Amino acid sequence: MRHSYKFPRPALTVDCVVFGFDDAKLKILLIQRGLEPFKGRWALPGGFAHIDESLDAAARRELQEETSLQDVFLEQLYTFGALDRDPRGRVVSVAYYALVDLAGHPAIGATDADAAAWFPLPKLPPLAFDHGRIVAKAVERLRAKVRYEPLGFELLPGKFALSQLQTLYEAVTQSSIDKRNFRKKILAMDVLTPLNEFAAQGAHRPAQLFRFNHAKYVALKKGGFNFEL
Amino acid sequence: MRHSYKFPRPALTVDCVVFGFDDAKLKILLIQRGLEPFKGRWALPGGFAHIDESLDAAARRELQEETSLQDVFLEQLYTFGALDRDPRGRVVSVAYYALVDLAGHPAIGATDADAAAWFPLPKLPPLAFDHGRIVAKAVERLRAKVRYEPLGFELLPGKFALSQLQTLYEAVTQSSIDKRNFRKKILAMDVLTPLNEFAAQGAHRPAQLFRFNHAKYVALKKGGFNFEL
DNA sequence: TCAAAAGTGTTCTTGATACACCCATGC
DNA sequence: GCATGGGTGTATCAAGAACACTTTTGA
Repeated sequence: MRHSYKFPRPALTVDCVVFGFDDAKLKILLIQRGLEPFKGRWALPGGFAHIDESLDAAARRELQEETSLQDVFLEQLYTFGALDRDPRGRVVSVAYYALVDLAGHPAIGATDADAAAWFPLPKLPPLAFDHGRIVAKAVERLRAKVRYEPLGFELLPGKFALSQLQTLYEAVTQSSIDKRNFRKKILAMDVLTPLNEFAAQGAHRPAQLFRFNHAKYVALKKGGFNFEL
Repeated sequence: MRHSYKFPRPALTVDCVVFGFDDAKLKILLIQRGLEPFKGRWALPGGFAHIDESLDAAARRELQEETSLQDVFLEQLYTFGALDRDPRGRVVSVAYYALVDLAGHPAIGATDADAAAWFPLPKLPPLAFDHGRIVAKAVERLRAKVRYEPLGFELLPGKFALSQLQTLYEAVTQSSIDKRNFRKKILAMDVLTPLNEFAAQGAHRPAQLFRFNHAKYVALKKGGFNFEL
């Protein structure tokens, strides 16, 4: 440790890629910047980490402050430290990604003047800083991880139909899945609790609703089971 | 962005978990600290990030300075930002993990007074700071990633026998693999180039040597192929 | 000639894939 | 009664798992 603790330090920020799912589309929550640099541009919610809070706490605080989101799935993604990523000087950003039930948070207003809006993934506006890179990394992570961890449920309401789940997986992994095989596989895992409730939302047979049984998943996992789709 | 760029900042360090493989054992390279705090304790190579270098560059520089390692596989692991992880104050550490051919770097002396040594994974000494946590995370990542990315070859010499590769996989994933099935599968992937060289190292039949064909792997991957063991 | 690791195929089992029709509802 | 999405079973195919003996070398 040859370099002093007192040398000039990079600034530290946290940024959050918030994923939501709606209408067969994967979406991302962006806020419009009210200040320079990149004033008026869309950007990831985030900001400077305080010296007296952990990184996770900083991410949750910024999410709460800028998007009113609370108690969501949040996981560290990657830390971006290129020299020129912020025109104000040296700023290192610890990026997080969050998964939220978009139906439960339809139009989220920020507490300050900045606008917030959901954008479908393929149609993102130009982003501030290196946030485009961060989003790309988050999408890559989500695509990979959704296959072997039960993350998808975080993007759905607590009660959901199997077809919703399937549509979600098809959207995230950009594939199309056979309906019968999908249902067979997910039900065989035995982590979904069937409910005696049905969602009637159109001129067709109502779909049975299910709930993800988190406790059972944890128990199965302890016994060597691996979620995989 | 409501919090000033001028607020007190956490210090930023990088730490490296260096993996090596030798003698059927997975090992980690540690250095013994010459300074307080934790003077005399074993720790991960690392140190403060300079303001004028990227995080990756900082990790490579520290690795070079403290262990003389250069041109090794290096990838960002996770960023550790708990409030109390460093007794000197608020220090956030961006952790990396490196994979090196241990046979090519047997006894690595640090450039300064600190000692450096390889420790087999299950027998690590008590570590400074939260480095135990960092190692645990690195091991978890390596175990998972070695199954679907060709990382294992980074831990072996350029020319290796199939039995070495198998032993490596058995050590990393803590499983035992059937010899015939292993060879069938890895050879079927068609990413190993058989050499007309043989390693005679004992009173038994010499093993044919192979080389990992990185270019071919990249090409296959582009065509949708996925490495998996 | 013995010990020690290298090398080699086949069978069986399991999981993945492909595929088509009836059901319940609202309009 | 028709349009819409919900719900169901079987046959085929491919990949993974299990398994034992011969070969080459040095001591």
